[in-house]
Amino acid sequence: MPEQYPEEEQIFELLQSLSKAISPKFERLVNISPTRLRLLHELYDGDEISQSFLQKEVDIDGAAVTRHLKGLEECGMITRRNNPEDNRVTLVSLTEAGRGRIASLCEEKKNFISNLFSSITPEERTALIDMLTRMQQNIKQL
Amino acid sequence: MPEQYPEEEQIFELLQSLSKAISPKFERLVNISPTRLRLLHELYDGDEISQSFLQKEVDIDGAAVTRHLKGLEECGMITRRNNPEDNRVTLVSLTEAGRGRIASLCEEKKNFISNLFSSITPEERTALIDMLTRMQQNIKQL
DNA sequence: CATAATTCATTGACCTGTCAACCAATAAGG
DNA sequence: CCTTATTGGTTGACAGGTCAATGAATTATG
Repeated sequence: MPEQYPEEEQIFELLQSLSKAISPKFERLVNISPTRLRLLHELYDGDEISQSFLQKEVDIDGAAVTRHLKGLEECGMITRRNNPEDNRVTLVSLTEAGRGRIASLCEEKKNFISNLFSSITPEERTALIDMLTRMQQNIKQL
Repeated sequence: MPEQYPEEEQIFELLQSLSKAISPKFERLVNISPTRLRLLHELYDGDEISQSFLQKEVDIDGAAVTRHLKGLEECGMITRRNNPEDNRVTLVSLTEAGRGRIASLCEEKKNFISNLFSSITPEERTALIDMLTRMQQNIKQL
């Protein structure tokens, strides 16, 4: 049985180093952190959204959401107000300025991702989605 | 032209959420953080190693290395001493206790990784390495 | 209806990474 | 030599995530 693990470990390392490399590049080229853009993107389609909904969508801790939104509010990208029908929830929405900026940010993101996958063929992409999904399930079961 | 980006974006999201999911599971099951185990693993084969070498191998910031090693020292896993031939460098090595614990940690890691890739066939693994490597190159060129 | 349980958001403490500034020690060059 | 890089390590400040505790508002229940 010729060396079974090294290949696995190699993928493991690759995965880690790849995703470590992605964030800073993304932030430098798109001019916003991936997480913040995801938050904004959620706001883009819909109208007002509650923080708890945002949190579920973006899947980070509520504390992080609170802080990001505070920052985005200070930047004038979003506004927040209490839901009059339920004073626990705060509703978040894009400002006009925010809405204006998002289109170009998303464009940059598309370019970024295009470049990232530029050398991956369509068949490979399908296979990749498949594998990553299976790995995600494997992880979940641990 | 039917929707070119969604698939790319899906992979992008998958990658992020997968690697986000991996670390905490790893830490819970292997009982040490991936980074720390990588540091210890470097120490395992060789004898004494300088921090700067460790840093290059593990590829994280020197400040993080300093703090991890401080922690590992307090745990009694490693010792550090100045290199008498060059007083700038500090040489790191495993303690006996540390060396004793590593074998089982590495075993846990192997198990963890095995499970992670359990549903990925050998051919797929090869293809995956290939794709991830290309993506890494793409990133580098941005 | 009054009390108990749940939900939402916030805060504080911690972890692990980044970068920038710094000090000490060594190496290189005039 | 003496001065000027350069290198190795530490520290402080920041970013962005975690968890745990808290307070306020709402919902469920005896």
